[in-house]
Amino acid sequence: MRDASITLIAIVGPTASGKTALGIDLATELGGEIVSADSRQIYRGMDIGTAKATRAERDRIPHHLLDVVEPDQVLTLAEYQAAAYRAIEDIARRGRLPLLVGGTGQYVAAVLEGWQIPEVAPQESLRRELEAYAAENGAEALHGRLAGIDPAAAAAIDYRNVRRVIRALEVCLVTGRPISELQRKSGPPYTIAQLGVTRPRPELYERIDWRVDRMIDAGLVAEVRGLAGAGYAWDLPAMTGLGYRQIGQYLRGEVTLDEAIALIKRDTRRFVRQQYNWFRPGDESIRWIDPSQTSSGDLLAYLSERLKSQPV
RNA sequence: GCCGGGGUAGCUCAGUUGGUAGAGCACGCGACUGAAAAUUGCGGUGUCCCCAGUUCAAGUCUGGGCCUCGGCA
Repeated sequence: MRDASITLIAIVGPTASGKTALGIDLATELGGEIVSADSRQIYRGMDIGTAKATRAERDRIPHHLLDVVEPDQVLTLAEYQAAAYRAIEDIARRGRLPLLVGGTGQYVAAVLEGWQIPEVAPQESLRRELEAYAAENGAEALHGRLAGIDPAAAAAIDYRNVRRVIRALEVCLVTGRPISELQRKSGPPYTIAQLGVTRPRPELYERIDWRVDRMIDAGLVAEVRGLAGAGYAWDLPAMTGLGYRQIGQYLRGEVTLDEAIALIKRDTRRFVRQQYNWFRPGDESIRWIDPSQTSSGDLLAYLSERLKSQPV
């Protein structure tokens, strides 16, 4: 899998910063194709709320890992990672430049850092069992069980974060080995140039507000109503995404439409702050750019310098 | 104009018998290896409207002023 002869450009950053547009621009200039790193754009039929690239954009530039599962299916991190590696290597093999573009920090990190993910598929019945144990005996008791098996993992996970405690226990119980020993990073698998798209926080917040209003104009309510009408449950991962969750609250009569819109804007701002935990302004391996202040010419010059050992 | 309520964090507000202030939300910061737009942890950011007075000490008491909301004219 490790192949330094493959060049990968990664475009990361918070939502609504302009990653999609930059990715398409660079792909056009450099003969590239996009590999999406977005945990919500994987779902078919969820287009408006996820700000997916438009049909026209996708006709011009091939996009991979969009629309790969139905909204009631789950695509796990390990499955995403494997699919992303396949897509990247396929693009490179055809002599095109792969661009990894997206705001899901965990996906990006798994691909760029070469995470070795313990090969334990979700065990639904075990998860339910452990959830019930936590509900009955408390989160601390569940965490205590993990501490007995894998003290290092227990030390790294807050006892109140039941979901992560359960996953750690799941891996330990299924493999008989501590998860903390199984989690490794093999390092960057390719030659990578990472671009971070950012903007001043107030400007980003304004763009979010504007974009949410445009989503409403574009028919987000109808999109969500259609998904619910097709039988997709509100507690599916797909239906708890930004926009879908809050419009769901509106459709169930829990809030007004105006309230739902305000909630989407608020929650999207929160999400942006969370994304900056993955994509750090101080990260030396990321070349940060503000699209309103950097020309694509500057960027292309930087990239050819950065990747000059490789034909770009 | 008169009567009454109210001016405390970005917002809505709490604040005991006077001891330089605290909740929710917003906001800021962190964790993250098969649910990640998930889940989860931490943080109070302040001319307490202004001026003067009483007091060792005033968000709190007194006087004046300003602003605001409601009622009556």
